Amino acid sequence: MTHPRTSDWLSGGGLRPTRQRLALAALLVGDGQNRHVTAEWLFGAAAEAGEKVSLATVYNTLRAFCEAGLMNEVVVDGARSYFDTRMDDHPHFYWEDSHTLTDAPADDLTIASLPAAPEGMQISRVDVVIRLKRA
Amino acid sequence: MTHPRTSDWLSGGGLRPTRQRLALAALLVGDGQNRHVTAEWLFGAAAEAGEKVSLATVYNTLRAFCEAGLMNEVVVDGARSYFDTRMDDHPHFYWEDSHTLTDAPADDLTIASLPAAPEGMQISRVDVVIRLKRA
DNA sequence: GTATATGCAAACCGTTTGCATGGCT
DNA sequence: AGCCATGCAAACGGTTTGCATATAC
Repeated sequence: MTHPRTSDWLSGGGLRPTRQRLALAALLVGDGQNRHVTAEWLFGAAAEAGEKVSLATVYNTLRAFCEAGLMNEVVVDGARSYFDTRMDDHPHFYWEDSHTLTDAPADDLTIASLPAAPEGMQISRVDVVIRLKRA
Repeated sequence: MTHPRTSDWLSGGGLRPTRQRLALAALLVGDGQNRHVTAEWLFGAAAEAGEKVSLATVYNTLRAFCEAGLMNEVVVDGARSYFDTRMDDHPHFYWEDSHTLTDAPADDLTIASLPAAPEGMQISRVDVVIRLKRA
């Protein structure tokens, strides 16, 4: 359950390996796959796995993971927040009908030129969200 | 104040030209400039202009304008919604420190290739948000 | 022992909605 | 007349916070 990867991942962010954090981290990166989760989803997944974690802790933990540089928040829907375990800059598919976020193949996106940052500013990130609807 | 453009813009969306809508439309497109506003900002601007419009009406009106195809909602910040008077697909700068949204020069963005929509789906929109932080 | 994490419930804040009133065509 | 827009205040939903307890180091 608690794959070695999990505790390494946590300590990589300088975070204490508490029971709750280990459980959530296992659900997020335990199998080495990238995931895009909402707080609500992770809370449900933890409950389903028999782990007792409060919703507030899920929120606090997701925020801690982001601040520790272990995850990124992706904003695609005003109603809820999505958290992505993949850290490099890459495009996303947003499935409007199911409110789901997935990775888009980064190799298929080529940005030949990009507007320069205005004077005194620098680019912190470039979000590319490809919104999908039923054909 | 109520530039001719304003009522044309409204009727173009098949919307009745009420006092409140005319006032809000004038603040949005009265001078022919593109604008990126939050509901809160527009509410404040209306009040400052001496127009009496309730906050609920500002929300309802912005949503009506979007559904009528006169504006677009842009999601860049989970906390609030931004509404853009410019309708073509174009990139945005998001100023993280001031929570401000502006247009980025569309000519400077060249997307040479884009991931194809998955089977059974079609691309509804491609959002490109260039997040800026202080240099 | 000390600093930090957790849990609960209550607060929070932007947004939406129900319903009665008023305005447009 | 009839339909639609407006305003108010109350409801809403996701997220955050205060504080007491529990845990990691």
